[in-house]
Amino acid sequence: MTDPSRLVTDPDDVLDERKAAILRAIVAEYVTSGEPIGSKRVVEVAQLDVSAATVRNEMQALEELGYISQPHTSAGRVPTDKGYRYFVDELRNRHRLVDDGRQSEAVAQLMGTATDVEDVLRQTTQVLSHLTHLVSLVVAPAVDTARLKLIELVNLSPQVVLVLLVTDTGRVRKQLIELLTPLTEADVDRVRSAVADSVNGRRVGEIEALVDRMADEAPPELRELLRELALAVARLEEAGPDRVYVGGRAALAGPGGLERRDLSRILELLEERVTLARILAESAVTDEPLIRIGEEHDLVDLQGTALVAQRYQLATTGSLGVLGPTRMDYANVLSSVQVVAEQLQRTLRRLSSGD
Amino acid sequence: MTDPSRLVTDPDDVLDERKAAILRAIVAEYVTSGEPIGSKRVVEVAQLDVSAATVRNEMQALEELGYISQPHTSAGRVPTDKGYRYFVDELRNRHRLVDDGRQSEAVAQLMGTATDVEDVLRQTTQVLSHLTHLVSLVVAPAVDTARLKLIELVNLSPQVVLVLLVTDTGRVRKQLIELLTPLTEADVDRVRSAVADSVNGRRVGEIEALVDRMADEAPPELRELLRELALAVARLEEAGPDRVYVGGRAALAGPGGLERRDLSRILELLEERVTLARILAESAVTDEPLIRIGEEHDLVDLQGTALVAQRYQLATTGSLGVLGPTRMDYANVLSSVQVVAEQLQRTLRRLSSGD
DNA sequence: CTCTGGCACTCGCCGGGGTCAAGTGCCAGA
DNA sequence: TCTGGCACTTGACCCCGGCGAGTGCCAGAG
Repeated sequence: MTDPSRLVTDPDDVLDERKAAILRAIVAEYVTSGEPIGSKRVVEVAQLDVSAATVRNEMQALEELGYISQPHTSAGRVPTDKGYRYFVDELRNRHRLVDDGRQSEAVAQLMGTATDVEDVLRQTTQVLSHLTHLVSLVVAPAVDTARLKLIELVNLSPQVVLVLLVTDTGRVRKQLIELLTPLTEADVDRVRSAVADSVNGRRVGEIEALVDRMADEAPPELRELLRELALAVARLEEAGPDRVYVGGRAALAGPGGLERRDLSRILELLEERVTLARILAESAVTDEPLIRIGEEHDLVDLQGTALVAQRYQLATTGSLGVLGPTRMDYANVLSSVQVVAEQLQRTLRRLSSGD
Repeated sequence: MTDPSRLVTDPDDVLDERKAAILRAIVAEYVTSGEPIGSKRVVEVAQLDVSAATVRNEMQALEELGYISQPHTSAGRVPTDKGYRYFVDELRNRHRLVDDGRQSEAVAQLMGTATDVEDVLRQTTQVLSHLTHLVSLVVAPAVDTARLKLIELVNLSPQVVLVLLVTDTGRVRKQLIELLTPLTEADVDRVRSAVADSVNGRRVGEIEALVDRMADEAPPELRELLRELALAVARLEEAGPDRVYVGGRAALAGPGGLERRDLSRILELLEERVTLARILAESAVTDEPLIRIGEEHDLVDLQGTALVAQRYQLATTGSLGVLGPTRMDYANVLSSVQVVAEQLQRTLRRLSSGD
């Protein structure tokens, strides 16, 4: 198993079954209780037919291997990031995700009332936060391979034109263009009709160049608008901050949430959004969930947090996920994220390509 | 002075000058230091030519009048909500807002790069949070008196139509309509052209009824779309959650921010947004800033916080403000809010009605 | 009548010490 | 290899006393 997301590739990281059982018990118990777990407690929950002393020896070994650690000498053990990592890897190998149906049902119901794509994405954050009690992140589908359905120009004033771009996935982008030289309504109309015909149904990726070429050949007074139009299309492709939807921030501050001093930094990160967009995008290359735990993050600000993300696919690809303290219920989170991703996929497909 | 926002209308609430000076000193000192203020400290900062003992007597009186209180017996005094209220009322009577120019300049610069109205509003939250180190709120202008500039229909699939509504203030609303019975492109075209002519330039408020009437007279297969269209317009008017922009949440968790247990509830409130929209809307009726301090809020969740809001006016009205702990620098916040409101007004005017 | 210095009082904070319980590491023996 | 036993460590809790900040009040001065 060569998982690139594994930072430490230790030859000893194949644990014998008893150690694994003990680690499992520690992670599971710690996640629910939040308190360090002692050997006695492990014996109780792990159903091992050995004494606490034996477990202690094993725990010592697990600590040396880096899977668990003690907050202080006379305390129980707490999973390290590596411990969590082992736990989730094993989790995914053992019982690959049981969707018990209740989840999908609840999700489908909660996502029923949306009135446009943005609404769907926003509601998705709600659902996801509700299921996991964590901060949820949803990245809107990429548009570069989507087809342009409509370009509309509205001249709000002689020097200000509003551009509307609509893709066949129902995504809308609007942008104001401020012109140096005023244009008449007629001018704008000419540009509109010229562009509308040659653009309809093309891939977003092709259009910038196309419009730019039109600008070269157009009468001088129209060139500025066409150039700006090309730029606006280019910007449509960017994974801008407005492509990320965030929900459930309250969970961060609630019980079991983050340390106060981390909170502020994380909230900033959530507001800035472009960094998160980039990280989430990494999950879009494969259908496997992306899981980053504590030290596995590139950003120091994300130490102490774990991210579970999963892509969803239409004609194009987007992704969603949750962010929370490393001490989270990975089993539940993993299945929630996957169920919601599926459901979102289905919903968007229904809305855009009309099933 | 009969201010309706004053909860307690106490006959004694006209303080003699010395008491007022002491209260001022306590508020000012407490706001910067965060620690309860003792009589000695008051004498130092308030430049009074009396002894600490005299100040103590006055402080006792102030406490009985409800302007200050002690966290515990042997601690200094802390302003109560009523104390803050007196402070800001006096503040506004004395030196009515000096804009030193530096502020406006910084603001204008920071708001320069926006590409559409939403962008401007989002950037405004950034600027406001940056100036005040508090959570900032911006409510987009109301649209009921705005004029419709464009209705566009895009049929994404036979049963899904995307409606785009654009007002002359540059505001865009998009909504998906799912039809029970499929329509051809030609059908949608017919509706589009029928609606486009009769709607252009009308006030948003009039249009719902107009489109509904068109539905009555239209051929049966087009009725469903027209009815839905009328509903979509109606929804445009609503002060929905998407009209509120929130920024600077990180300030809540930073030093000098809120208590941890309040944090979660406030974050929830910020995410839900519709409640805030309603509160902010109250500031839109007058040009005076709206100030709510602690117990003056209707919502229990907002105890411990203060809100300072101010409307801005285009053809229509919107509002913006900040939310933070009652212990905030009211003088600075008041002027920041007002400067930013003015600047936003100017920016939006430039973008929409083309100066 | 007002202001002032003085003084006793209250209370939170801090550090020390003692107890408690949890949990550990290790060892000798089965 | 496992187990019971045991000494050890350490944080949590509580009580205590001293310290300092700040107060309320009072008697006396202006």
